[in-house]
Amino acid sequence: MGTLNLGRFSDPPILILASLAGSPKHGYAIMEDIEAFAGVHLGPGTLYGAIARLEAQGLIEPLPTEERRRPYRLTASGVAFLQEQLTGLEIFANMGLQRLASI
Amino acid sequence: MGTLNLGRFSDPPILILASLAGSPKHGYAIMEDIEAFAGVHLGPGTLYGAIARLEAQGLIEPLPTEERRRPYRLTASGVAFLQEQLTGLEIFANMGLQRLASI
DNA sequence: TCTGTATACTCCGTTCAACGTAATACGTTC
DNA sequence: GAACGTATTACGTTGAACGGAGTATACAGA
Repeated sequence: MGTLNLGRFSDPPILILASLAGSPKHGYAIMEDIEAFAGVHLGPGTLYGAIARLEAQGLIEPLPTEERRRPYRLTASGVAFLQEQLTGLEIFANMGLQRLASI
Repeated sequence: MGTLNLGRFSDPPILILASLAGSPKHGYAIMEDIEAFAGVHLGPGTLYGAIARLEAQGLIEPLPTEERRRPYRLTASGVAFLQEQLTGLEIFANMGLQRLASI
């Protein structure tokens, strides 16, 4: 399948933020979304640990719990942070590919 | 000033590989190059530790030592690996930015 | 009704990359 | 000859990542 195979660069926090950029989601839905769009499986320890740290950093915030689900959404600073990271990442990737092309 | 601020996504191995994609370099030159193009400072422990692991994985290989310098260059599989990583990264960054744009 | 499966999360322990500090050593410069 | 830049080695600490195990609910099928 068209998995991205991000390897060690599959920074769980960024993957989670990118997932929430699509729409607010609870943990399990985040896990499935990341698996679908990046081909990366995060175990529960990795996932919920990273979610807790992102919340502590104020990058995401919880929405009212529905049934057993605890949904999260990006905060304003989460949006800003993600934007910054992704922009830097894109520049870096382009520069790296350009360097590779000149080999 | 135009530092990329890659944060935790500044995966040292990828930064090193991207640096070597420009040209073969020894450790200290890699450190300076990464600082220049990504605004990320790698301490000696991080840098030489990552270099050793990349060599063990066959992604980079040493060139003859000149004076005190131990230069490295990408192997064929290092080039392939970096290409793959950067391509995935670019796709991921673009998708994330697209999601962000729709907020 | 009992079993299995999907959902959703918590808790725990382990591991290893990342990171920094210190140290070493050589050459040059002031 | 002290200070500085170059270049690397060695060492200890920390915390994110990771997975396994466990808890609990809901729901479908036999």
